[in-house]
Amino acid sequence: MDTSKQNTASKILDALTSDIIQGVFPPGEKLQIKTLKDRYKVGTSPIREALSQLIAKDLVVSENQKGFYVSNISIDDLTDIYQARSKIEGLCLDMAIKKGGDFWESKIIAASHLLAKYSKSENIDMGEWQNRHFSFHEALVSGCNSPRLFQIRQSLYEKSTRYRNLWLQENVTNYERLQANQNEHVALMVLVLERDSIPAQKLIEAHIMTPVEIIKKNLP
Amino acid sequence: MDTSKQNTASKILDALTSDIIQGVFPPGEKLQIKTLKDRYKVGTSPIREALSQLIAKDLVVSENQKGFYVSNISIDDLTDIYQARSKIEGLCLDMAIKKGGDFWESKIIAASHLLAKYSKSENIDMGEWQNRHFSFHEALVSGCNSPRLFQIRQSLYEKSTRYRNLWLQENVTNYERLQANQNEHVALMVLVLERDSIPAQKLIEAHIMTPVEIIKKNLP
DNA sequence: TTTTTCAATAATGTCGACATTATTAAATTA
DNA sequence: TAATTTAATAATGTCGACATTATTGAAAAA
Repeated sequence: MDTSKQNTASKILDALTSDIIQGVFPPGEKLQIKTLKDRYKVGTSPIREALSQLIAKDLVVSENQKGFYVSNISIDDLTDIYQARSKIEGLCLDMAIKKGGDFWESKIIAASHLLAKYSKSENIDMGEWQNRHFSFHEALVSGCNSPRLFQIRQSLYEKSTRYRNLWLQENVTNYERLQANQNEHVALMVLVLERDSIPAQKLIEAHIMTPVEIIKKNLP
Repeated sequence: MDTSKQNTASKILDALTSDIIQGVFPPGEKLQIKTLKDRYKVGTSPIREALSQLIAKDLVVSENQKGFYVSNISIDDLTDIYQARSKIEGLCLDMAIKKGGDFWESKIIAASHLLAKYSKSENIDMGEWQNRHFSFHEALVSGCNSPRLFQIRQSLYEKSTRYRNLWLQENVTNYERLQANQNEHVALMVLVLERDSIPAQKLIEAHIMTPVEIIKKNLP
């Protein structure tokens, strides 16, 4: 993306979103206008516009005359987000299995190969692994062909990232877990390619819920 | 809600949302900052903040240095929104059936009574009928107990309202259609109270998709 | 006449100043 | 000392001015 064509408010929105998701501004932290102006070297308007959009995205809350705060996190919210994500992902997958064509199948196989190869390699860079992991799951549901559901999926994923990152900073996934995870991915692909809708849906839902218990234990 | 505690931007957001949904600003229309300032008698900042939030809600689109426009509508978008809505509603209903308790059941029965009584009355005010209709459907899914899914449901409903209103302005629902509709509501309630999850889900999905074909014919 | 260039106009986007409201700290009272 | 009031300080929220960019329309060239 060419950021030079964006206006200031859009750039601030991207920067702030990233900073919140990455934990630069932790949950509950006050987002003081003056601080943000200094940090990003811009005026009041773009800051407030970006914050407005973050409110609509639930990453920021505000009360009149009392300023802006990073949305709080909680075990309830974590559970709710992941539950919603797993159901939506199941929905998308079901639709994809019913609508997907040859091209969709080939995308899954390609993405699966990239993920499997990297998961077996020696020095695994977490960033790169997450890219391939993300691409594989995206390929699975890419046949669903519903912009709105995809957008909902995307938005829930963004929200869950904040929880994931909070413990990823302290926990490096261990080898056994990675292999178990990888086995699920293969099983998932087989079910999907066989168009075995209901078991595939069940599996993806369980797959997405797996990290919840681990994250719960590591929440502040 | 006490609007006096809202700041200007929030008030403008509510007003603009309503004006867009009600068709005061039709799809595709340019939203000129100066025009909006004059209309709502406020300065630049609150207008832009409200527009920012509407962008996040997909009711407004913008391009850098080219201003703001009301989001366009299309048959594809209509179909997509209603399809997503029906799936989400099915999801919520399924969860409600699994989790809902006595209080939930009683809410459904109460709401159903209010809707049935009014549907049989002589002079039906569409606004009041829609209130009761809305409440009935809300009661059905109110047991699902997932804030995020509920919010998604709400947001999709808001988006579909624009399509609904576009043809409601010209089409008054006729008596036969209303009775057929009402039969579905009763059937739905029975299935739900018997906790017959799968048929209930199927029925609610079909029920929500019903208006799509009618709206399609009446789209500009 | 059609196309291109260029100036005039109008709109957007950003900023800093100012008014309003909340918060903090000091001073007064019980 | 503790509680309450009051003054000070600091932050938010709004506005209009200004710089930047797009659009329009007239003039010149093909």
